[in-house]
Amino acid sequence: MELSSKYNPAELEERWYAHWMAKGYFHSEPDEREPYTIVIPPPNVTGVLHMGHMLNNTIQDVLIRRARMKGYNACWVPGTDHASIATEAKVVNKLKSQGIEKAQISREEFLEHAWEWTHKHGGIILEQLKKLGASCDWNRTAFTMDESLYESVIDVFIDLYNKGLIYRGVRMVNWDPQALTAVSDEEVFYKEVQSKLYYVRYKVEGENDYITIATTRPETILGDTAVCVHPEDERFTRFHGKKVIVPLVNRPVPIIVDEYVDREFGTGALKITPAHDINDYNLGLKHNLPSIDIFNDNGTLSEAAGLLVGIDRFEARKAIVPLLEEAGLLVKTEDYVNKVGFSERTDAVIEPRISLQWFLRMQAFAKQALEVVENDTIQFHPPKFKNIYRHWMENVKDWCISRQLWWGQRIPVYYLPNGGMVVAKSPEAALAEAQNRWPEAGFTATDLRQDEDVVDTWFSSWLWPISVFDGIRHPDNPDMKYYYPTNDLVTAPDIIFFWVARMIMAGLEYPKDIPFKNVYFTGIVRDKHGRKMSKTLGNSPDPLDLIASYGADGVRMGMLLTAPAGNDLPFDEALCEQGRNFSNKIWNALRLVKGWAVDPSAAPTEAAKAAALWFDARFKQVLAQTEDDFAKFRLSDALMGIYKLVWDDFCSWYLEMVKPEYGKPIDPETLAVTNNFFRRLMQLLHPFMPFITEEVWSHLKQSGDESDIIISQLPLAEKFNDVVLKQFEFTAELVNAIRKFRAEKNIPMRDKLNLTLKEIPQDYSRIFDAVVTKLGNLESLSEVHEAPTGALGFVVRSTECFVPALASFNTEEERSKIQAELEYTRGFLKSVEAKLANERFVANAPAKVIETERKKQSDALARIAVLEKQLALLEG
RNA sequence: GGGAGCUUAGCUCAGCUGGUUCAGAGCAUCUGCCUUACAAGCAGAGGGUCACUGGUUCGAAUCCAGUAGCUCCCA
Repeated sequence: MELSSKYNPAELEERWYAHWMAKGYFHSEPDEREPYTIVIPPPNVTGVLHMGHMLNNTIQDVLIRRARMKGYNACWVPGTDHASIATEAKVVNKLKSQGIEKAQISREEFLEHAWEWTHKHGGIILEQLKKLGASCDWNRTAFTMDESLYESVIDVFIDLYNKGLIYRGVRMVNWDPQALTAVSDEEVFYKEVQSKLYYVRYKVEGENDYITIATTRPETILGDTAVCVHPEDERFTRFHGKKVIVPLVNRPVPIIVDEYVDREFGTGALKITPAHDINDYNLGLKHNLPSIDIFNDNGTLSEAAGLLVGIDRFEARKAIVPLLEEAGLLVKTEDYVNKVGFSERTDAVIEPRISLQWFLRMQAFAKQALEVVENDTIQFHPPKFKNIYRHWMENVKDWCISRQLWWGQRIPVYYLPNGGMVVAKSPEAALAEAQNRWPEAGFTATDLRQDEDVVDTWFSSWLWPISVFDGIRHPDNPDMKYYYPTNDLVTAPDIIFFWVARMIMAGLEYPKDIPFKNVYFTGIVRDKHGRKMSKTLGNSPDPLDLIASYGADGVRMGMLLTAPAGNDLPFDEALCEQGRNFSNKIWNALRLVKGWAVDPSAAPTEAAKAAALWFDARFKQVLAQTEDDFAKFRLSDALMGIYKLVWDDFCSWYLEMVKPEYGKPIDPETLAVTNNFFRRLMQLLHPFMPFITEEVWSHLKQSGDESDIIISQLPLAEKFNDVVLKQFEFTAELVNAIRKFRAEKNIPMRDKLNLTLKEIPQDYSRIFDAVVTKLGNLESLSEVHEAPTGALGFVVRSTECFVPALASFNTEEERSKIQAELEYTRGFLKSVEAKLANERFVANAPAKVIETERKKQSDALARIAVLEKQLALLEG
């Protein structure tokens, strides 16, 4: 078969993926083998693949493929989450574009639209993962809104409620007035904003005196319930215990004292609006102040404001200034830069707001979840994330789990006309319980009013490693018992708290066991300038375009080469190019090997025999190194090691050693050995580059061999011959020196050389003579004991190498080179001898270290002697 | 404001418990080569006071302290 000189991944990747699927290689069922399990961090069901997914899923695929090839029953569970805020926002926008307002339709109608949207866009991202080569068990694809997962969430809510861990409370929440929902602290990002500081004076009640405060939000004056000063601030001592009149609304409020106030900031006097600032809220609690919520849900001013009712908060800010001016209360305004919170989802300015929400107590969970990480029952890679995790766990706050949305698992709480509530799985169960608790009330189904809110998406994601195996509803089912706990979790560090930590909590609460043993934190993919890749910046390449240009293998390799765990990844297409080039290199090595004719009667050459001996040892050495890298989750290092093994050791050295002369056939034994090496290399590389390795494997198979590399068994690490490796080092140095000599003297490769060596080191084995002869293109290689006359020379370690003099030869150039080398070696010797002359060094350093210094000394002396002789020869 | 981490070649990063795997790798750069597997390549070469300043030590990229700059997390 004719193989193209360029590797073309596109068609072939498609074909192999279909083949693997048809063979069912990705599917797992419990059996007698040891399981190896990963659950995918579920992407947003209506999202599209971005570079972060590419990195994350490539790593998972590497781990799962490797496990499969190591004989584990490998199971990678894919799926998506319903991303309630993001999806609901998209559906709302879509409806809006059709002229439908969410407020106009019923919850049921809205959910129909949401499901329609989900079915239309859902799963696109999973299809994209297939292009990447992800070997997920697609039969197990899960979705957080699937019936079993939905029900698990409800069961857990009810259970935690019954355990007294879920409560309803009034809290300051981050209110998104656009999405009309509370969002978590983690979903708020702070930006510096150019704003103004308004200085407003408040009249002291019953006196002709004023206190001036400074605020960036004058509209919240309407909700003020106190003014606060520092107890030791002498400017305000005379006001202690008095009241001030809130401007415009003329409400008398107390002047309180608290050390919280920063005397240096503004005027030193602080207006307190407990309903609209978290710090004020805390002060309000401490000083028993009332809270006046002056905003409606949508950010307009409410009746409670008394003024500007129905006006948007930003309009109100503008409108209130002239009113203050008119009242003669605005002292001045200053430009000011402050940090303002924005909603990650809608980009609306977050309004801190008091609200009735559902909370989950975290204290007890956190204690346990911290412990299993502290004692390494769960290991973080890299371990530096333990610190971050600990800090969060030790300062954990209760989790606000309710969201004012429709798309998600609806909170199973039912309110009753008598002010009571019941928590139950269904309206029927709720009614039964209500009737049971208040038999005299005679409740009927129409008396029940279910809570309008849904739970936070993370409240379903935290169950993910359990619920995908239906382990909440049926803790003892065979899948759960077999696959749980999973092995490794691969995720980005920015969700360590709201996902990783909580999964650990859920695991310890329900199956009473950790959800995974290792957590591999990837870096964040950034662009060349270090910016996070984002749709709004438009700096993210389309992963599918990249795959089209470089092949999935090329892109996978490009991402992994530069992605040590936990390090951010400054993405550059050049990396994928490197991956593609590597594919091409492998492809051409295949072309070479496939192109050889075989002479059945031929025997291996000496060079080929030596090559096989060496490469076998070298392969095993790298194999062992790879094992070690994987044990430490050092995937980039493992890949780089294999890359060099394939490119440098196999292609540049081994194949050159065994390659027959042009047009000549190869002997059957060397071909078999080479094929075998090649196949083992492909196995080692397969987890990283699944497609090309499967393709190459198929070309190297004997006819009738039906095996596929994806399910082949990875070679086991075994002892390797390090003596041969050591011996070969000198061989390689010698070959390099010959090449350099040729380059410097302009001796073309095709001219054969007669080389003689003097003082061959002990760790050189003559079995490699044939290799040196072949790669150096020598006519002869011999050993002498006296330097020949009229020869050119060079030095490798302490071995002198001679080649009969040629016409073109520059004595002067040669002399200065040797001179420079000599000076360097003398300087080196001096530093070594200085060390050895130091009594304290000799007295304190371990014997082994002194030994190596002595060795350095004698090596240097020998080398100096050789160089001096060379110089003398040139002179002579 | 509180906490964590980082600073090694032009770029991205390795360098575990201080000493021949201690100054490394890949990419990029430069110089020769269209040598029939591969120019998406081959063969060579150059390139770093290991952020700065002190300290500990016979010996520091490595340990300690301080300084500067950067990043992230929490408020």
